[in-house]
Amino acid sequence: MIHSKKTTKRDWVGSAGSHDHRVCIVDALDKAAALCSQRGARLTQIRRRVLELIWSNHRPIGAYSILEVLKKERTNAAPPTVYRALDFLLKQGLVHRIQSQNAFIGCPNPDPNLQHTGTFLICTDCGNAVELEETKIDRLLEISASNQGFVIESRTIEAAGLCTDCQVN
Amino acid sequence: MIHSKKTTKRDWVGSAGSHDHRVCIVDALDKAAALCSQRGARLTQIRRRVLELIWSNHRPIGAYSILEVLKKERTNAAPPTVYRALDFLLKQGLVHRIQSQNAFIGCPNPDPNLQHTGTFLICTDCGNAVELEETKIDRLLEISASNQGFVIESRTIEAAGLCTDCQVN
DNA sequence: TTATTAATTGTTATAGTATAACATTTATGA
DNA sequence: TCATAAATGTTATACTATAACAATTAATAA
Ligand SMILES: [Zn+2]
Ligand SMILES: [Zn+2]
Ligand SMILES: [Zn+2]
Ligand SMILES: [Zn+2]
Repeated sequence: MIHSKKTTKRDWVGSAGSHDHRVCIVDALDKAAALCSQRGARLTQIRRRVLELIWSNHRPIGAYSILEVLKKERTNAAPPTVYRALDFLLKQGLVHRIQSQNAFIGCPNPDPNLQHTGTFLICTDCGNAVELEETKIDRLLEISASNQGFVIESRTIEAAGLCTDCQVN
Repeated sequence: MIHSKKTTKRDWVGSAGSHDHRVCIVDALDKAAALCSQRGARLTQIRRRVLELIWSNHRPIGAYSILEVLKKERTNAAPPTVYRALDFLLKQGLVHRIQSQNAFIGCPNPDPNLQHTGTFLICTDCGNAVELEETKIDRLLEISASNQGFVIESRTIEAAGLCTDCQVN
């Protein structure tokens, strides 16, 4: 089963309330296939499967957690198997790296052209991470940087705290 | 010798031009001593030395690089020696962790009361990292978060790119 | 001072994250 | 089909971080 119907505290509930996560997964895989095809990049079986595993839920997942599952399906799976797939997915902008956790999360809105860097709200209780569209913060950071003569190439913005659901208790 | 006089490309040059880094070190150690004393926290020899090593320059330094030096001075030095010192220094807000590098850097302006989280510009060429005072970005991030009902407890903001000096070439 | 307790450091082992290097297989296009 | 490039297999190892328990040192009370 892809998704349990029973909603526990550790399941993800978006700002618009509970959701059918199967849609998230299908959506992400469809977008990935389209983007890769358009770019002439090969979304191989391994890469696709790794992306799917990353999209198991909305919590960042570590490389070795992915490997654990992958091993059950491919006797050959080893660390490089996963890290190579991750490198590909990162380069294609299909997943983001969560630096504060050495973990990876799917990008819900991969850029057709560039690979953007995301801004994340990460709940310390349920573990879910939400990616924000934060052009304002990006621009402000860019300005602060240019005041120092610094030219930004990529950024990591990760906020840890409590999501709506987890504040209740 | 603490600091070479010859300024190479890999030396740090602040926005106000080249500087005497010995002042940075003395300053940092003095502030640390004052803060710890004020808090009743013990800045032991090891902790002080680790802080000093972190302040060797303005580049984030890894725990095992610190260990390498420390070992020459204390036969006993082992990973926990360094990580415990780092834990202390982090808790006292005297150093920051650079998540994107699994490395540590001294805080030039430790908060007397709280331990703040820094905003960093990190040069991909020379490796130097500058900490910004970015209340505006923090506030903007806070607003974006609260729009989602999210309450931030800590943040990681790290921008990678080229500093003024390193753009020239 | 001395005994008691708490904090720090020593020591060994191991967990967790990531990449190097080279061999083999699979896909692609001439 | 053959040559080439891309992807995957395979083994080993480097790098980062913590667990667990012992020994030592510092702080505090008796
Ligand atoms: Zn979902
Ligand atoms: Zn939560
Ligand atoms: Zn300096
Ligand atoms: Zn630079």
